[in-house]
Amino acid sequence: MNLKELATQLGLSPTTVSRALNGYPEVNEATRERVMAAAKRHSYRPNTRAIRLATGRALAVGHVIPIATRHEIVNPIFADFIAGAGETYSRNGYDMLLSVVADETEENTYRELKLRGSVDGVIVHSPRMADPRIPLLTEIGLPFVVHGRASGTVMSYNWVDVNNRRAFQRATEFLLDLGHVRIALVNGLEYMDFAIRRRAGYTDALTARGIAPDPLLMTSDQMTEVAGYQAARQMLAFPNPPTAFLAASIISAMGVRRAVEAAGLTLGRDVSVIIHDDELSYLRNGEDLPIFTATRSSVREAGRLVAEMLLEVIAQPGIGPQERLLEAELIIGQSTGPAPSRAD
Amino acid sequence: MNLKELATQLGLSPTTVSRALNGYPEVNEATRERVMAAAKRHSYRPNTRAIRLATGRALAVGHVIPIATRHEIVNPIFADFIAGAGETYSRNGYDMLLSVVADETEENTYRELKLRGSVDGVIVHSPRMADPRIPLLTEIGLPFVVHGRASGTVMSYNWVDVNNRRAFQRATEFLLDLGHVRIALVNGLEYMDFAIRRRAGYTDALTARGIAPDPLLMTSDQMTEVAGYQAARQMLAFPNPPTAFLAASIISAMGVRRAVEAAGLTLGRDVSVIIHDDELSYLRNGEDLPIFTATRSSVREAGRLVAEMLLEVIAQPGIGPQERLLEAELIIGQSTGPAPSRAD
DNA sequence: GAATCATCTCAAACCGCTTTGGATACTGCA
DNA sequence: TGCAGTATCCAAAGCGGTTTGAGATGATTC
Repeated sequence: MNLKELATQLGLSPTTVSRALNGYPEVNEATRERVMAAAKRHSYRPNTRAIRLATGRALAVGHVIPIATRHEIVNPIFADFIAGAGETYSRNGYDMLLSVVADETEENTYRELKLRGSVDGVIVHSPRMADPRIPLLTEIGLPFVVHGRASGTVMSYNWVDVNNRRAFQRATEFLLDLGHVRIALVNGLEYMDFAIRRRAGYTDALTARGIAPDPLLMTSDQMTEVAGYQAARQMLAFPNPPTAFLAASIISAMGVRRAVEAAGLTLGRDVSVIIHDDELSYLRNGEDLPIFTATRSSVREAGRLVAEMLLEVIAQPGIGPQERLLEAELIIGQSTGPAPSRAD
Repeated sequence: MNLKELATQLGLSPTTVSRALNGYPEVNEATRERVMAAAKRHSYRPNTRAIRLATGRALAVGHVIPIATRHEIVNPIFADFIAGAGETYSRNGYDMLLSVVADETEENTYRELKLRGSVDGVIVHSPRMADPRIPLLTEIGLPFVVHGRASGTVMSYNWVDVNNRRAFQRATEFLLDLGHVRIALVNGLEYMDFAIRRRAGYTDALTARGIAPDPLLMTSDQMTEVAGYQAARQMLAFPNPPTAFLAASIISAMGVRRAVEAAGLTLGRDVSVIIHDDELSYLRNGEDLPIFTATRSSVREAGRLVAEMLLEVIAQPGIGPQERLLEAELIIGQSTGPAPSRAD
């Protein structure tokens, strides 16, 4: 059942039917109701492909998911982020297009999306320092919103980010207040912008208290359980091991915990751990009482916000760069306690 | 730059240019090369929207992701599955459309997808027992492949599944061989088909050895860390606690491990754990030496296979139901050992 | 040299909708 | 009564491709 058939059935022109269904004013109320009823009766739905061609809009937004060809890892926050964004799209009649591509072809993918007109805009995930995607997308004129920011980018662009620097600064201060001095950072890969900012917050807090950051206590790797384990195991084997860890994610932290327990130590007593908690739905940080003390910020909510911003930008191409900085909460859980008195 | 412009530039008709680009035989080789060169020079890409309308194909497949409105959880295997499927789509010029919808509107979503012609086919995730989506999709004539199976469905349909029953049967036998008698099952939600099959494998193995399955040792819940923890904690507090656990996923197992360690027990010595390992990229089961003994089957690979099957089914509407059963490997890790001698 | 046949190319219809630019009928007002 | 103004509807031209059916050209056959 298409527009033309419906129109014939009703003895109307396609024009009128189209206008009736789309709420244009130049159609008699009685006629509109008649059309609406008929459309409902035949469960008519306008063909998306035709609408897209006729209006020149894709009614879709793209998420390009680069997969590093070497270490094929999918970002664990991805599912929840997508869920948040997806809700927004559904609510607004937009489709979500996912492109999974080898990371070296990512830029090309954006070009293709633009040339073929498959999407009205895109979300940029996991920005790196001076991320080349930002100038690229600006140049080719494909609307975009970055989830995160890209240090070292001069031009302005749309972004939604968590105040990672502040979060890790507060977390470090919290540990310092508990008497910890040897505080380790199990960071994400430090070509990722958020990881850079987190480290800055961490070192800032330390130096503000007159503590020189110890390079041996800073690691940077994938945010996996195994990487977290390895980093913590190494550091705990030092003659002067850390008494506290700052972990980039709950996943790394599970590895840290494994290492702590493997070393015969007890979490929250011998070793304190603070994580950044993205509130992953399948890895909740405990029920009522948080397992880990954490800086918390929902990645799903971020997904919603990013998507909303993109739809705004698409709807009003004129508006200037949109920016939104989210603050993380610091919540106290069972994984932190006063620094153990040193037995030296 | 569109077809017509390109044709004008070349002094050819749109017909010829279209045919030249699409490899039709009725065009002179010299002409074809001229066209190809010009297309490349102007970096011409046919407009996807126009192709879709003209051909009547969506060149897209849909993944409908239902979000339970009560417990808003995103399936953790989702990211990796999608990554696998996405690779296949990219390679074949198909788009992947993700619809995130409240689970009570899921069926409606399929109807919409069909009516609006947004996709050529869909993937059905997380089938439940006698899943209503299967008859629905069959009825409305939208090609689909199920990732998993749906017990209690009589009609035939396309599916790719892991032999969950066999996997859990083998895992249980392995524990029995180690002398374990009190073996607990920390299962996924048992309206999910895979969970039903896993339980069947588990009880089969037990009864084959003359052990009556103990309902107190079987739990069924979301596959989250917290749920795994709670289940294990409860069971370990029994007067006659289990000496081994079968966990539905590595995530549940992290919770089990937390409970084991909180109880002052040691994994692999006091308590054995076998997991089903989906090989999630961000939660690898150890590096070379597996952390957990596991039945292993890559969900990412499953994503690839499911996607390939769907594209086949779309390309050849006539072919009968496709079925593919994957066997899981049983790999030995550090989390299992002989049953501790009972001190009763 | 005419008829036949490939080979190559094109004009035009079509996919299903939106949207522009009227056309028609009716209303109100002088 | 005449005329501008409004309300309602429609024909037709897109959107940018694909595809059908036919024409033009040159080579081949008799």
